Amino acid sequence: MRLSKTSEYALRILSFMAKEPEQKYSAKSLVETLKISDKYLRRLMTDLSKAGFIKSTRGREGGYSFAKKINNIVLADIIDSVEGMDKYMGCVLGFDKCSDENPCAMHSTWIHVREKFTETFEHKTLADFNYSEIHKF
Amino acid sequence: MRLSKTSEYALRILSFMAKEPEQKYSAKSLVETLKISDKYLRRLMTDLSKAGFIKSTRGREGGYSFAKKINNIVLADIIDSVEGMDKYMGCVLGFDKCSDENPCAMHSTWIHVREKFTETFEHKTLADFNYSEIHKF
DNA sequence: ATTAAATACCACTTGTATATAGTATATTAC
DNA sequence: GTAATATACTATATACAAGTGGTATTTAAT
Repeated sequence: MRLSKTSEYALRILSFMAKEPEQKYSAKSLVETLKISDKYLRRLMTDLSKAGFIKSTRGREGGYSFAKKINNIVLADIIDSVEGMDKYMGCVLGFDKCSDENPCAMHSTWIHVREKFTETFEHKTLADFNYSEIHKF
Repeated sequence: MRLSKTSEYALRILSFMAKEPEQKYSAKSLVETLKISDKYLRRLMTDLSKAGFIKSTRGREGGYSFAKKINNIVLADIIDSVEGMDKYMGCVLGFDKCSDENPCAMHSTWIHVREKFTETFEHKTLADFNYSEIHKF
């Protein structure tokens, strides 16, 4: 029940931006606010841009803003864009060929847990959250 | 939705042993069957012994066997013994101080997913699985 | 007692995700 | 043109999980 730092960061960035979805954010300001290292954040921003969630404006007064409506940005797609959801879809015992047809001992138990996760992440969009709270580090 | 290799291995070992819970298993045989590296498995066996799930018999004809009934061995306790369940209990956005009282934007969504996991792992024991299937690597 | 089979322990190496540094270049406001 | 902001690329450093090596110790068959 843990995402990688990479996915954590991607969600942290976009959920922060979603609080004021029309605004433009410089990489610098995001780095300072979200406590993510500069270069790493910039790399993620490139991934998120390529995936079409945000667009970048170069030059003075440049920055990042959403390229599409936040109610069309699904969490699973965010994770896919930075590292891939399949990373989180494996067998709980680590078996290569574990499936409904060829299950490991814990398969039927595990898929319920995993499905709760995938279902949530495939249905929730950035518009489904409560951004009134202040994030504290 | 992924456990570390360490937890994966611990569950893989004990679920394999649970298929024939009265038997004694040598480290060697477990290594060969379960495709876990020798030294790593032995280290995990030590952890699992210290936690009281299994007992070891040294010397010729030695090996490992369960130290308690498998219906008293809870999955969450297994993970605790090798690395700690708290590793899987963090905030989805990686915030240090995220709680019901001081939640991040995704908190209320995430705890449902996380609770499905913890509930399952805190209630299921090694006796709750179907060991008829053959594990394939 | 000897020997073989096993576990236990300490230190070290490897691998991978994460993080940083540096350089070059493009774009835009002023 | 200058400054501020962005992308792109390459190389390297760090941290931690995973895996290995070597030796000590325990036990039981013989």
